[in-house]
Amino acid sequence: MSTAGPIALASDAADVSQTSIYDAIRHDILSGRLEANARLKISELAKQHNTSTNPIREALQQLRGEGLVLFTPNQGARVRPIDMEFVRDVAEVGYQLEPYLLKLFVETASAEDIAELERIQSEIEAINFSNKARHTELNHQFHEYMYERHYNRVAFGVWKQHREILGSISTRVPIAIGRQEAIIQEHRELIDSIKAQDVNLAVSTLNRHIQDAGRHVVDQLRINQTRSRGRNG
Amino acid sequence: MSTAGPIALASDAADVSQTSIYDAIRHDILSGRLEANARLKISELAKQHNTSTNPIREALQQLRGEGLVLFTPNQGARVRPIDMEFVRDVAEVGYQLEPYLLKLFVETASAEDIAELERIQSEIEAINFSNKARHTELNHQFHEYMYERHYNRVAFGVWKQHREILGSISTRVPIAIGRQEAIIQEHRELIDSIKAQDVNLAVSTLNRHIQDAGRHVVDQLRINQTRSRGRNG
DNA sequence: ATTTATAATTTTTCGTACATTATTCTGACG
DNA sequence: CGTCAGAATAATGTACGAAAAATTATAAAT
Repeated sequence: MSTAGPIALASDAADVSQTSIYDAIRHDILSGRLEANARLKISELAKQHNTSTNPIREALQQLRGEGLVLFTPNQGARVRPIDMEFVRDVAEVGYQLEPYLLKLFVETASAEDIAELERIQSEIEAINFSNKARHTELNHQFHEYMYERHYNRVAFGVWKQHREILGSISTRVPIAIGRQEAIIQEHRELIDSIKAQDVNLAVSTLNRHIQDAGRHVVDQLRINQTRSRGRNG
Repeated sequence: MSTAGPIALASDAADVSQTSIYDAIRHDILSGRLEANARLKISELAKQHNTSTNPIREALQQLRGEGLVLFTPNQGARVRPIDMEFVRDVAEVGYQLEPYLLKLFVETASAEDIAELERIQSEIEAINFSNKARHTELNHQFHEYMYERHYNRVAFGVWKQHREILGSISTRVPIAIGRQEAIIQEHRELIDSIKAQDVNLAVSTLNRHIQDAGRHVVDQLRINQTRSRGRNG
C-alpha cells in the first residue's frame, strides 16, 4: 500500500499563520493533495502546520462533522474517499436543491445582477478551458452568484458544501470537447431565460445543465477507474 | 456521514460511560435541555460529563461542523438558535429532498415494506397524539423507513440530519386538532398511493404533507414568539 | 529455507494537566 | 454616569502519560 512517505509538504507553509488549520486541511483534502483514505496522523499534521496536537484534533473533528473525514476509534482519522458513488450522490443532492435556489434569483435579479453574470460568463469563454482550475473557479462563481443572497442560508450552505466537493474532483478530470461547448451554450441559455424572467425555462435549462455536468464527471471517473483497474489487476 | 446513530438516551449521568460525549451534547441540544444561544463552557461541560476538557472541545467542534453549534473566536461555543427562520429553511431543504427519496421507495416497495408502514401507521393512530414525544418518534420512523435503504447515502444523511432538527422542535410545539386529523389522513393516502405504485400521486401527497407540516410548525413558533414578546417587551 | 505464529518494540491515539492569552466582570475614580 | 485599571474567568495552545494499535523482530514448524 506504501504511501508511507510524508505527505507532500503541506499548504504553502508561508502564510499558514493567516489561514486557519481547518481551512488548510480542508483545502488539502479538496484539492487532492491529501488523497482518498489517507491516514491523517495528528502529530504529523501538527509538525506540518507548526502547531501542537490540539488544534489539529479540533480541526479534524470539525471536518468529521462535515463528513470530509472519517474516524475509527483508537485508529484516528482518514480522508473520506471521494469515489464514484459518493460523487453521484452529491451531484444528485445538488440537483434537488439548485432549482429551488435558482427560482428566487430569476424572480428578483436586477440589471446589475445579470450584467455580473454576463461578465463572469465572458471570462469563462475568454479562457476557454485553457486553465481547468480557473474554469472550475469561474463556473463556481457563476452559480454561487445566483444563490448567495438567497434567504435560505441552510439550503445555500448545503449546496455550497456539496458544490465544493464536486468542484474538487472536477479539476482532476478532463472535460470532453463536446461538453465544453455544451457548458457555454447552457450558460448562455440560462442568462437569456433569466433576462426574460422565465422561471420555468430557467429551471429546466439548469436541470439539463447540472444533470449533464454530474453525468459527465461520473462518466469520466468511470473511465479513470477502468483504466487504473486495467493497469493494476 | 456523521453517523449520529439512534439518539442514545443522553446525559442521565448513569450510563454516560456507554454513550459518547458527542451524542450526549447533541441530544441535549436537540431535546432543548440546552436552550438556544446558551453558552457552552467547556470546563462546565467537562464537569457535567466527568471528563477533561479535550473530549468536550472535540465534541463541540464536531457539532460545529454539523452546524448545531456556533463558534466565535476567543469566546467559545453557543447553541445554534433554532428560530423561525432556521426551521423554515430546514423544512424547505427537506421539502426539496424528500420527494427524491420517496420515488425509489414507491418503485421498489415490497409487500412487507407496505405492511411495516401500515404497522407504524396503526401505532400512530393508536396513541392518537396522547404522547407527543412518542408520536414524533413514530412519525420519524414512518418516514425514515421509506428512505433508509435508498442508495444515496448522502441525501439520506442530509435529510435525516435536518429531520432531527425539525423533530426536536416539533415536540415542543402543540399540534392543532385539525392538523392531527390531516396527518393521519395524509399518511393513509400516502400508503394507498404506494400500494397502487403511483409515483406521481405519492410524491404530490408527500409534498402536501411535508409542506403543511412545516408550515404548521412555523405557525406555532410564530404564535409562541408573539406570546413571549407580549410578556417580555 | 520459507512461512506462520508469537513476542517485543515502536508508533499513535486519547485523556489529563498545565500555561498563555484574550475577554469579561468589578469597583474605584473622574 | 461613564471610563478605566486590575482581578477573575474562560478560551486556546503546549506538554505529558497511559492505553491501544501497528510494526518489527524473533522463534517454531513444515
